Amino acid sequence: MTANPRPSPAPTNGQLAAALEEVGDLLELRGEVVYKTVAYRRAAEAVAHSPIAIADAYRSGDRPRIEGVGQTIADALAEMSTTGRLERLERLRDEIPPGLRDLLAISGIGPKTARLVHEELGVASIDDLRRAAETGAIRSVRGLSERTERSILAGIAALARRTGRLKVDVAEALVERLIVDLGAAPGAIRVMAAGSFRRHRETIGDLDLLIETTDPQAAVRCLVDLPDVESVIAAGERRGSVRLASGVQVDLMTVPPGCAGTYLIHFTGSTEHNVRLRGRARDRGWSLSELGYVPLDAAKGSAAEPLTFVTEAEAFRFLDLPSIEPELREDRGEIEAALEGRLPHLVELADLRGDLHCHSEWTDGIDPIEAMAEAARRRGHSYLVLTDHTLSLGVARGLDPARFAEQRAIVDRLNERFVAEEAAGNVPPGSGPDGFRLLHGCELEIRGDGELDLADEVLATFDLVVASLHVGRRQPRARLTERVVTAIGSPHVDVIAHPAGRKIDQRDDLDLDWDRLYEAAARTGTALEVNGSPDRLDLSDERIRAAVAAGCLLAIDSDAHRTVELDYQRHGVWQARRGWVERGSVVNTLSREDLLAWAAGKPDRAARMGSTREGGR
DNA sequence: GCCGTTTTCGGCCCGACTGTTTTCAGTCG
Repeated sequence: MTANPRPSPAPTNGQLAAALEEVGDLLELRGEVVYKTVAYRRAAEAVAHSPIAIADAYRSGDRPRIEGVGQTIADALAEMSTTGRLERLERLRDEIPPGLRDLLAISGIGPKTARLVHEELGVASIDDLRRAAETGAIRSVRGLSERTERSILAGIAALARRTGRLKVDVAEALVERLIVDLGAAPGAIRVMAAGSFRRHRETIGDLDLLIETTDPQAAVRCLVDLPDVESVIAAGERRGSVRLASGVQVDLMTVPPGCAGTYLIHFTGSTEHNVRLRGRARDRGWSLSELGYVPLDAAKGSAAEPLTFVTEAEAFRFLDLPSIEPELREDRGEIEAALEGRLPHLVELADLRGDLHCHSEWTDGIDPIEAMAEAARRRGHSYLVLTDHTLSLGVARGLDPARFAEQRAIVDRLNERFVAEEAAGNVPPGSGPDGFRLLHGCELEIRGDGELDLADEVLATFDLVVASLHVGRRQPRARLTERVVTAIGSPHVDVIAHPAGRKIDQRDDLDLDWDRLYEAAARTGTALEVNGSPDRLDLSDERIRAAVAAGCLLAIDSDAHRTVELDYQRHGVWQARRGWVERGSVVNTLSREDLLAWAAGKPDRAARMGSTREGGR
């Protein structure tokens, strides 16, 4: 296109992390000491979740300090950032067939087995492995048998059926059902969710459940006998693992009565978080496992009774740590924060007083305006802002100013009714103490040409405006950023909805200059949205954390397109908690009166905030 | 490969389950 040679685009954090991940895998396949592969994977995790654009930092010559990245991996990051390549990775690829790496995804196949079949049978891909299993070649390898062949074929079949990770709402529904089903096992006291679901990650791989029970074997039997179990991966005395027909793997751990504390810690924290906790236990002379704490000096083999705890809080206290919320247990600074007494007091669903973003049948929603309002009222909200799309978003049948005026009349009539009913004490069950009002807003399109889709005098008629960008997503970074910053600068725009424009597992974040966006949002007091739709969860947890650190306000919204989706706010709260958010950063924790005053006062807001608001943490 | 006011070298988290070479290595979470 252009005549001038341009530097290659800087690799994203995701691309850098993928390369480190691949180096880790290939080193493992080569049989390197396990700590090297661990180091590369740990670095990959840190890079993937870093809030700064790492390649940009390296290109500009300053090497950011990243936890778990030492001299060797820092050099690798520098090389990739400037050249877009990594010589070490290319050498490894020459040495180890890339297809061999795919084998690691098969359940039951690890690096040793992959290398073994490669060396003995020349297997270099999943297809090769399938053929070797089908023709009975596997059993000719010392250490492998006909049974191994069957398990390999089952593993490959399961891999093909597997449809990626679960969205949070799907995982939640499944977990709720499993808790009921497994709770019916003889001896069951209670069933608890653990793992990445309990940490409320954006997507969920396997489901981990704990069952406190007097009869562990009955619990495992109950799991194996569930109606939609397709295959049993493991079924022991204390643990079971199955794959459901949907392809989802469910792991069940049994817990002796009264010992849940260390079990919950063990099966909730990320691997890295757990390693850190065990390191701390070790420093203090104890070995920590799910079973409890055992003194390090207890002779190996001697059956030292582990020290157990009923609750997680007690088990944390044994290490002189306060309770760390599940969403924080990722080894992203939470242990240091706990030690220094600066863990955040995370926002909760009950802190939210209303919802700033929803749609009706007037644009791309399903339900009538009144139904949306009534549903929010019954959820105890003090307010709901109706934010249908503006004209230029044709696919959503966006509204023109005349139609918005018609909506306003409907909103006003509904509110008159709410006022009258509240005065008469005639309110539906679930209503909140402050009554309910439907507020009128819009989801203002930030057009491809950079203009806002409604004139200032129309925007001034709304109670609150959320702005977002749906078209022209592929424009260059400078242009995209300019469009969003322009919207942020409008005296009428209160919230930027789904700022990254991503869709989970479908579409990456917009290529924005995030530091510039945070700065503009913080300076003008424009809130950034945490969109709770399970398809979006936008912003991501790491961007949320960076935004709050930069002094930004947030809005946690459902973006509901039908009444039941008002509950998506819950997922937004989970996401915000993963971003270390406290209630003081969230505008829809404000009362209705304060929210309206906040929205009306945008032009003065920056000045006010500068003088009264406390620092980002 | 990373890391350290107890270490610049020598550590690095821990247990269950499976299959097989039957005493333990490999895999997994």
